[in-house]
Amino acid sequence: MKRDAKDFLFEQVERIGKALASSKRLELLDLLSQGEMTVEVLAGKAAIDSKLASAHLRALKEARLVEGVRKGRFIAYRLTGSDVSRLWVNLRTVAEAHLIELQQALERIIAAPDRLTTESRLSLLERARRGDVVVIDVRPEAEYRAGHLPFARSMPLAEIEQRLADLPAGKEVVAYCRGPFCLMSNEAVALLRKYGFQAQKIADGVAEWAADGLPVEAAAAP
Amino acid sequence: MKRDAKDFLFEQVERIGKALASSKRLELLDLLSQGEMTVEVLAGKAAIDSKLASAHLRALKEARLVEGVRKGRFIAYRLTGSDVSRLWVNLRTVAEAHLIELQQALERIIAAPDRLTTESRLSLLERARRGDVVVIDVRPEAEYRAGHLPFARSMPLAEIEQRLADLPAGKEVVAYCRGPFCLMSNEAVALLRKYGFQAQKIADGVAEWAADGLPVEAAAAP
DNA sequence: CCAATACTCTAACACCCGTTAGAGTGTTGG
DNA sequence: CCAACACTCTAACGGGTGTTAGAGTATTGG
Repeated sequence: MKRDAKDFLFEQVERIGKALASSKRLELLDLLSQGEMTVEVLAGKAAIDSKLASAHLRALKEARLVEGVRKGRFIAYRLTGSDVSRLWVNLRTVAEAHLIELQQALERIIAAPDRLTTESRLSLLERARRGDVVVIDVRPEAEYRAGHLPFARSMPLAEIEQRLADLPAGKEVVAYCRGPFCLMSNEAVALLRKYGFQAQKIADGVAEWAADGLPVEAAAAP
Repeated sequence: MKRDAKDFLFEQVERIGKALASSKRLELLDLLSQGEMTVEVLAGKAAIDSKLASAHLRALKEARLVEGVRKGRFIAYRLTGSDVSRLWVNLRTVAEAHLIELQQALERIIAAPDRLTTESRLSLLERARRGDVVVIDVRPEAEYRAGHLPFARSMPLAEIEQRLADLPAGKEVVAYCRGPFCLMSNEAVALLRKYGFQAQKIADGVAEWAADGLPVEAAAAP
């Protein structure tokens, strides 16, 4: 019997599985789905020590899910391909579908139903194209530049209050951020409503959008 | 900051990731993609102790990837949804794409190039529909009954030599089994060639076929 | 060339996981 | 009701993993 060969094959896939078996590494993958980042930035956004981030990134690197390139004094990490981002979305989707605890938490924390549009992606895209709705990307601007939804304009959460005048009054606003686990679009919607805008969010981020085969735009490299 | 909430979400997905972090559990998922099976059968096919299989199945059950139903003295396990099978295919595909060791092993062990058809799935489907090619499913018959490719006939590896007469002489034969990590179709092709047939294999199994959105047929329940 | 910066590497600890043995539970056939 | 069977549960051991601290390495600005 060819047991050894078979075992070897499954052990190789296990390497990828092991890389996905830590919540911190999953968060790093989620962040890296937004574009490449340095260790320091990743550690800051994931609220962990940069030493720990480094260790986890090494694990991801050994599983060939990420790669690092030196940029001066910094090392910028990025996913080794869009299939990695798709795998993360796939994994998260299965978790959402099967784990009741996760469904409940998502409903409670993230997707207060009156804030989440029920509109299909395609119809939103069409309305955005016609200008019937303003789609804003509330992530930090660097992530917007690395890739964003079509017809979306960048309006980082931290700057919204200073830039309210940029938004056409009376027009519907739809906010998005990093994806279903990101809370920035929630805060953005709350802020905009406080100032009288008709605001909603979509749960999708760029990774979910792209995993569905929909177009994503990127600004030229800096 | 809502760190706690965010951590909770990623920790939930981590449960699924952890379930995928063991080669034995991955093999069980691969087997269960072929249809439901009892602990004993799974243990036999994965070449492990049934106690160990039971323990791993419990881990998969806690991650909601499988569920067990008692059938008399036996307990039959099955995947909790077709999305689980798709996740396994997705994970394996990413591993194949990024791990050179795996690519090399696959080329060496499994897909001796002269045996693997390079034909597209759709054109094979069309030729099978017209009867230009005979597609045989060389897995155990129970797995064929649980789901098989359209126009395929069941011809378990163990019975091929007794049933050679069933195959129309001179017609091209294409064999498939459980998927890229399964060796049965290789043996089938070797056997058929020994008896003078023009035989090839496809690497896909039912799970890969279905993950691509192609149709799968199932026999009625026994 | 030196100091500062950004990150990695090594070592060490506690904790978790895979595996196995042995006892326990639910089901069936006689 | 009992014996046989299929499987699960519990306990225990060794090895692996997450985390942190401290030393080491590459790069840059002065």
